[in-house]
Amino acid sequence: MAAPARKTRPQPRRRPVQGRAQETVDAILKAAAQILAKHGADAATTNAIAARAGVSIGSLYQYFADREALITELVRRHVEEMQAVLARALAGLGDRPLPAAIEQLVAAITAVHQVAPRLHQALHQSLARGRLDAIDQFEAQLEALVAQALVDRVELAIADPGLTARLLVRALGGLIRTTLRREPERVGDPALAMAMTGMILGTLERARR
Amino acid sequence: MAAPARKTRPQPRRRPVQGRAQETVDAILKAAAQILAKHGADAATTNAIAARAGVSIGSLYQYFADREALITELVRRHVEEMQAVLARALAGLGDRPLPAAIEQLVAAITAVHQVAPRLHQALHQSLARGRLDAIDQFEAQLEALVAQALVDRVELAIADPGLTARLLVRALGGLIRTTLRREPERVGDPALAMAMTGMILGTLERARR
Amino acid sequence: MAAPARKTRPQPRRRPVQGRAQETVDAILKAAAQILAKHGADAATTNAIAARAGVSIGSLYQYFADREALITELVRRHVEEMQAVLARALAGLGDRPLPAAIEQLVAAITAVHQVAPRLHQALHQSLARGRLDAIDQFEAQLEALVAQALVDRVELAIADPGLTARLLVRALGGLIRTTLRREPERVGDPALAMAMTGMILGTLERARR
Amino acid sequence: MAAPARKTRPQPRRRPVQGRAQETVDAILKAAAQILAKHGADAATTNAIAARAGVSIGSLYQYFADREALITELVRRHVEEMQAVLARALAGLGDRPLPAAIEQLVAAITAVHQVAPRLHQALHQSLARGRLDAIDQFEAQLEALVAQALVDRVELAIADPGLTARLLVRALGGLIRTTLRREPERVGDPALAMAMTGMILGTLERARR
DNA sequence: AATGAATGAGTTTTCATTCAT
DNA sequence: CATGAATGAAAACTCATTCAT
Repeated sequence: MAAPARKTRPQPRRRPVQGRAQETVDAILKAAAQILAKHGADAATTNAIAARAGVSIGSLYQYFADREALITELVRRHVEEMQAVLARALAGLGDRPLPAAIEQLVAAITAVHQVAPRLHQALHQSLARGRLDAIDQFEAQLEALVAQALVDRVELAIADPGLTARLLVRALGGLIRTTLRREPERVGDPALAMAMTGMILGTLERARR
Repeated sequence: MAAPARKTRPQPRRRPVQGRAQETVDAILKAAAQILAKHGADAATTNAIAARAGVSIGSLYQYFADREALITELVRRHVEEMQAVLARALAGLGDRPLPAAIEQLVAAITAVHQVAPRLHQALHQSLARGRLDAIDQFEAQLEALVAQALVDRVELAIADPGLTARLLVRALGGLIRTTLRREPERVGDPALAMAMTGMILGTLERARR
Repeated sequence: MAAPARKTRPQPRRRPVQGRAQETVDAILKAAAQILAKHGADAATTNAIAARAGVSIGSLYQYFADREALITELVRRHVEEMQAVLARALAGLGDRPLPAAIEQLVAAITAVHQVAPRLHQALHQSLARGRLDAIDQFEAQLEALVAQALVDRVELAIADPGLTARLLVRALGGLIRTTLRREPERVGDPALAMAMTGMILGTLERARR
Repeated sequence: MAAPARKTRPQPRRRPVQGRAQETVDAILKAAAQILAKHGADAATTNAIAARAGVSIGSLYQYFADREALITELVRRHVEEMQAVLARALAGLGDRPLPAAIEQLVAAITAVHQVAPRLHQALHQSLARGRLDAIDQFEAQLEALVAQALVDRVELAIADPGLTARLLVRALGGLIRTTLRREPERVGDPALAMAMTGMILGTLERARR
């Protein structure tokens, strides 16, 4: 109780404030993601987010300039996670025989869209046109990646790898998104995966130069 | 200008009572569509809609119980228009040789998604989950229609016409939507249409029983 | 079709328009009374009244300067009716022996409050302070009437007939209004009437000079 | 005043967090009561209440879910106050000789109705049928209380204490309310109080079994 | 830094009233 | 005169954001 040198912070315990701040930021973003996924964009008010995160509304604004910034960061992390999943799911793709590689590709695209489907949906809804940038950029990367893979597989003799890659990525992405919305239980269905594989193979055949 | 002239009704005021009202309703819906398409869902406040329609806010509520009802009617008309476009674009599909039929299908799906792409996008965004019903039902109809066409073409010998139809419709739809969002100028591109045709042909080949 | 002297109203056909106008006014007031009684003051919008009366809102404003005027007229008629009921119910009061006269008074006050209890209630609620004038004036008349009756019955030897009349009229009125609100089914109860008679008799005894 | 002073909390800020909020709530309710009493129910809009309370409309909604909740709380406090006044005014009633007890009862009922007569009136007006519950319940309690007092005074030999109590409470209540509305200055008049006492005594005599 | 009370512009919606036909 | 479409002021309520403590 002598209270000598109160709180002098002798040694800055490894990111003492840093650590707490990080926790707070994480809690806020997690709360935002949960509300968005569970109750939709309209329910994700800043006050609701702060409440669910267990912090005061003031603290929320300590870490995010405004609501917009919060959502942007949420998107950023979501994309980051999708990228991580993608990287893992595509590892070793180039080394596999074609049929196996395509199966892997289908699995990868499916996996990417399942990272947080409800949240993904809500973000699409909540994001005004022009703010989908981050997600769109991710898809563009994916398209480039697939295009490169097509180029690398010389034996495929794809006439226009860029076009074909766009075609495939967008078609499969839209297919999965629509299915997630209308028949979410079907997304894992092996029959669907097989059909997708067939679609890719058929498309590649028709895309030869 | 003496008394006798009275009662002659020089020009029979067209739709004297209903007319004005109908014009007002149309103006409101048109304004709503424009704002949604141009500025997004958040900008489509009832006040903004009334202002752009050139009517008072009171008039808006004379014809629509609430904002929700207005959007619902907008969706209804949009779907109606898509259906009309689709019917026209698919006329005579069954009588054509396969390649021509597929070209027509691609053109039809493209046309449907181009009815009012910005509005379509905005409606998707504006509609809370579960209220996309009308649009989803339309897509379901389209899937059923394509499935039937696959059955009718006995020579195609499609193993699972339902699955294949879903696959094709959702994939093409997603492809077009994504392209509309990211590269709207490409949607009419013949190269894209050809690639889509190839995708369909390849997919059908791989879907034989 | 000659249109000579348009609308000179040659002989003012016995209130030709008058008659129809009167019907319209009656319909409007009846509609207002019904809505007020059945759905309360908030539901009695001018548009709702016009609709229920089967006339256009424009016509309503043809006959009433504003909503206020309509309600005022409604109150006037209501009071008029209460006065008619009262006059009938009090006929011959002075000629009866005291006990019978008091029973008649009780019956009269009860009858007056039952003219249109729901409407009465709604009017009380709907009328801002200061606009209860008409009803208050009616009660004042009733008090004066009872005071005179007390004076006429010399044998009662009431010390302050004015005070006693006020006391009785207000007490009985309040009693009936409260009972109407809380136990409407009891208002006709003979036991209650007897108790009220007892109250009056006891009060008169105690009010002797 | 150097740094060490920190944490000494010179004056323990009274109710540091709750305090401000409580003051705001009180100010809002006080403003509502004033407007209701002075200008009537229609004038008591949420905006007007907030303005008079000197707080923003947002603050009002921070503490009350909606206008309804605010009015409900106002009624609750008003009834609470009436109950407190009543309890004080009736203390020791049972121990007094009859005449004194009746004088006390008259005084008590008068006092209760004078707690905030204008507000009381306005609340009656503002509350839609069926929402007077709280006030009606209070009156019912009062009736029960008086009925019990009549039972306790065996010498009175009241035939139907319940009926007589209802009769008295409602009659006196109505009398006072009407007088408050039409001749507010008379409510304290000793002559009126004496007349009321006479009315009670007379009524009790006539109510013997 | 954290807190949460306070803010107020902006949104939806209602309803008395007007006025062109 | 009747009609009903149109008006717009005003009410209830929300929510992103600020700021004193």
